[in-house]
Amino acid sequence: MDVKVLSKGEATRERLLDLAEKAVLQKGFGATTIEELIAAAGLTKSGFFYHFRDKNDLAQALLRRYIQRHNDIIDDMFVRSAELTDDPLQGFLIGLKFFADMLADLPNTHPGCIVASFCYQDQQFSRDIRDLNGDGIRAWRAQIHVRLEEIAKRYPPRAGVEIEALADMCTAIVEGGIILSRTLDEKQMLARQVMAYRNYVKLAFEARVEA
Amino acid sequence: MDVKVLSKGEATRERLLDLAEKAVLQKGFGATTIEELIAAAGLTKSGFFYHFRDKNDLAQALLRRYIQRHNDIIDDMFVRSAELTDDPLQGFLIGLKFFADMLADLPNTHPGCIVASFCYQDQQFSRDIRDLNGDGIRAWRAQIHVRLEEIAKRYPPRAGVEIEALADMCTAIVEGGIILSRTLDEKQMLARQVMAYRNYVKLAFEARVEA
DNA sequence: ATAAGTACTGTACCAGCGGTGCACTTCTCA
DNA sequence: TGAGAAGTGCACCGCTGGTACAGTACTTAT
Repeated sequence: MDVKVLSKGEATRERLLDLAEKAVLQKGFGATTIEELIAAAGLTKSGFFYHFRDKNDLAQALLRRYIQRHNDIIDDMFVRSAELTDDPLQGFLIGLKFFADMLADLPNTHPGCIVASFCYQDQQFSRDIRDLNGDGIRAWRAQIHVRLEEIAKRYPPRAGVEIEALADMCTAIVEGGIILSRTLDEKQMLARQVMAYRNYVKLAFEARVEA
Repeated sequence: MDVKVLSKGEATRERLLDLAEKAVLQKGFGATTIEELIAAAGLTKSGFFYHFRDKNDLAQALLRRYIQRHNDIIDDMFVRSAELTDDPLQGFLIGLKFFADMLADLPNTHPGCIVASFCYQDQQFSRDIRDLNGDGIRAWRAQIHVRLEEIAKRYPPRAGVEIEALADMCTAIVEGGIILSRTLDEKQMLARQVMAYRNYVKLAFEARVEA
């Protein structure tokens, strides 16, 4: 883990983003006030506008940071699993298990996904933020799609299985799982859904190897 | 179809709810202003507060109506499919196909789910609205779970398949599929995800019947 | 025809919010 | 020690949600 040394300004900016992320995931962007953020961060309104041009600028920074972090997490997961096996199917299944374990180890229910949150509030954002949101999902989807293609080269998928849809399903399961886990307040829901998806991948590619 | 005759007041109320639903799904509840609703509905602020005690009351009405409507849609889907076959597995698969077809026939991308939208903004609502949201998801999940149990009685599920998780997966796929379809602006995404889920159900219960 | 609701309108008002502008100060680090 | 980074303080604007309440037009049962 590289612990970046932050300048004072960067630290304040990060603190504001942390507070904003938490608030946005709980109340939505529109209901999150600059007033409450600066009160919690302990600075003045002028201080806030020193760091962000306006609220839209905050949204953009929030989204960029979130997407970047998550790409890194997924990368890391698959890099680690690739170190354990050369088989693309096994590697993918191990990566999903790592992912599920990580989700299961969270102290509380998953805090939520900024991309999903913004998706349901996109008309209050500028065009570039909506594009950024799409790019985030597309990057995620591409990481999975490329791996499923590798798997499909070696193991012919069973009838009815479409690789593209299977790749998108992973993202859908995570986003949907977060919503279920939050709405029902069931902490283990998300990890279980990821494991259910993992089982589908197994069934989709393993010819008839029954344990 | 029972076309209810609405009194003038009820009609206005419905008009406000229609406008609010559309706006909330696009901008979020917090960013939806009463001002814009009354402007579009062609009445005054006093008129709005005649129908709804406050904004929270509007949220509650919105949610109740949405959940009610969707329960009816799912019911209808499975009732129609049950008329075509006695086999619970075939019935469920036909129901899912109906559902996917219905989604594919929508003129635009799916407008979004109020429950999911509220889930990402729940801290601005009162306790009872959050509970209502959970009840909505639970009702949906229960409708599917009971059917999967029926299926599992007749067809033993394959190794690794958990009935509860499979039931929740249906909801997760739909909620996640809506997010993908909106974020990527891909109209056919949601229906494809439902069909992918349907395929998983097939694989999960059909022993080794390969077409 | 009339009376009792129902479904509003009009007006006045308040606090909180996002946002702007600008002069000023303090802190940090090379 | 000096320059730029990281703020503070204050004054101000328009919009929004929300409250309060008096008045009015439309509808419908008797």
